[in-house]
Amino acid sequence: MRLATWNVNSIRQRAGHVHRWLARNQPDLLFLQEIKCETDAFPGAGFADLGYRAHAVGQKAYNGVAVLARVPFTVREEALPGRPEGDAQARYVEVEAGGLVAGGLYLPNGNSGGDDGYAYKLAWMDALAAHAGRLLDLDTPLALLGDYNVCPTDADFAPGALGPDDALVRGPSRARFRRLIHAGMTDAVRALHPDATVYTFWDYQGGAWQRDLGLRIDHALLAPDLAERLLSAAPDRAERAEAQPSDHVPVIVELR
DNA sequence: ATGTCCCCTTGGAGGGGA
Repeated sequence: MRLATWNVNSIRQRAGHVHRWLARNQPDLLFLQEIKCETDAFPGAGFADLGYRAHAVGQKAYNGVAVLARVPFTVREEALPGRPEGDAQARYVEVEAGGLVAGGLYLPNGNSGGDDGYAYKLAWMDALAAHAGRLLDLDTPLALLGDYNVCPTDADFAPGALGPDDALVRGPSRARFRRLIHAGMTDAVRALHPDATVYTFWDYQGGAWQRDLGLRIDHALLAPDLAERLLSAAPDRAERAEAQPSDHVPVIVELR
């Protein structure tokens, strides 16, 4: 079983990249973030020739998530359970496929909107931890993949790439990420590469890619029974060197 | 280096988000 996540920074700009990447890597499930289009505008039919079926949860202009699958799946959630009715931001999709429950998430960045913007991020993380906790209590074979917008430790960003007050590294953000780990989820990439320098994002600005000023903010978290099946987990760093790339690269996880 | 890319509104540049 091969799972992947990729913040594509607009699917309409990156559909060709995704198609080529799917053909080459053939994950069973690929979660996408920041599709930046409404649900009906997602070009899902464009991946059918490779055997992939799509399900998108979009909104106008911002955010938006989707899943592409070459295995049969059913949609469990189109929003993160526990969020208020009025929250229209498209940030979560959850499916059942291949004997596991897999959620694709686009966690709020938290650097815009002042105190309210950061509070929104923390509230969203609280809801995520609660949801994961409920599923783990049921021994659900759960995988949560996506753009977490959190560097879990100081080893997860290049020195100088972020300020100490950035919402991606602030204490409360990290505490909530750790809550997922303490609940029993395994950070797949870090579990297999405990000492490596691993990044999944390089800003478009300031020559961040050329200077390797990256961040590790795209993660795959696995429930215990899935963690025991872990074979490999790593970002596809080469994708950042392609023409007109996303600022994020895909992260791939392979399970026995 | 206020450095880039993508979205929107809108009929030409500017604002917001990342």
